[in-house]
Amino acid sequence: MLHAHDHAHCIADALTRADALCAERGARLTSLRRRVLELVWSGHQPRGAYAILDDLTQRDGKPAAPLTVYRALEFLVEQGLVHRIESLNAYIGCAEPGAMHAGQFLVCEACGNAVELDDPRVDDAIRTAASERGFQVRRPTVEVRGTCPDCQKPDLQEKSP
Amino acid sequence: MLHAHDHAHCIADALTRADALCAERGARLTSLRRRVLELVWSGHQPRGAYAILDDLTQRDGKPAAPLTVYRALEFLVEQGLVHRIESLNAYIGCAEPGAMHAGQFLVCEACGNAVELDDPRVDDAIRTAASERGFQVRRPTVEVRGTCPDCQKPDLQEKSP
DNA sequence: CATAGAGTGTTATATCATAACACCATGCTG
DNA sequence: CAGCATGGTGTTATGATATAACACTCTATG
Ligand SMILES: [Zn+2]
Ligand SMILES: [Zn+2]
Ligand SMILES: [Zn+2]
Ligand SMILES: [Zn+2]
Repeated sequence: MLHAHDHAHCIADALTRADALCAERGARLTSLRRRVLELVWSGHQPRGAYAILDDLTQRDGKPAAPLTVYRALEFLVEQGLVHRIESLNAYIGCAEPGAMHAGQFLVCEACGNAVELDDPRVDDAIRTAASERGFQVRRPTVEVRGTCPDCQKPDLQEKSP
Repeated sequence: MLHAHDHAHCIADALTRADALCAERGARLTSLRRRVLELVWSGHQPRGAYAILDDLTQRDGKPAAPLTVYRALEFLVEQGLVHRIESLNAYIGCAEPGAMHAGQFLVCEACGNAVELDDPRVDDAIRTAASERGFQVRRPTVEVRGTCPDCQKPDLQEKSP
């Protein structure tokens, strides 16, 4: 249930885990990177780099350049804290950092929300099919467009976080 | 085996099937659209819209605008003759048009070739996992980065069609 | 403190994609 | 055949996404 929930908790939780993971790894989660992570988490809809840029410029007072955001995102993706949704050119916070993975996503075309799937059966099927063809897998990308449960009810399709 | 094969045959075959399918459907495969399809098929590497644009401008004598190419590609994708590789912003000819499908791809990071997978087990796994979560699938995207069999041998990694 | 390495700022530029509008080809109607 | 409707194409401009090159700053460490 993504529609109507305590999203402040999602954000706080993500930041806490990020702090812990980076400390553990000796990776430097600087204030800029942490702020970008927080902005990526501003909803469960994948967020474009330039949207985050606007957030930095407008919500904070700091005018920023695209590279600032892209470099922070690069770090966050490397650390597995954020995934890039290729089919949307956008970024979303990882639901389960810690274990590195490429991420599988269900993207709702009605509300724009994307939920992380990470189903081992999907991953297995891909790896099996690939290895049968002698293909060595490095990073599987799975992005499924469709309609989420909430948006299948003709009622409320609010674009909520 | 994509390295070293009679690619002219691949192209001719693709064009023949496209002619047949479009005739059957009453879709208008104009000379421009047919030419773009041929250029997409110039190799088994996904080809960017602007690369095709350059082909049109240089190999043919006709200076063209981006929209010309994008509109042709849009038609070809709608007809299922071409797939878009989201993670590369590029386009590739469909190996099995006729049956409409979203396409699953194994993309080699060494030679750039992309081969179409279309494995029913992968599709089933995705649909099962999605439906367990009440998610209605419209278009699954699977793009696997890795290394193809030919490029795993330290020998010839020529970027062949 | 000195220094090295990582992070950031700044400017410019590359790459990918679409909007708006006019013109032309094709095929159908009357 | 003339007139018209539809869809395809050309042209120009602009928007959206991403990176290169280089200088400066911070932070950890000895
Ligand atoms: Zn939330
Ligand atoms: Zn939805
Ligand atoms: Zn071929
Ligand atoms: Zn290869």
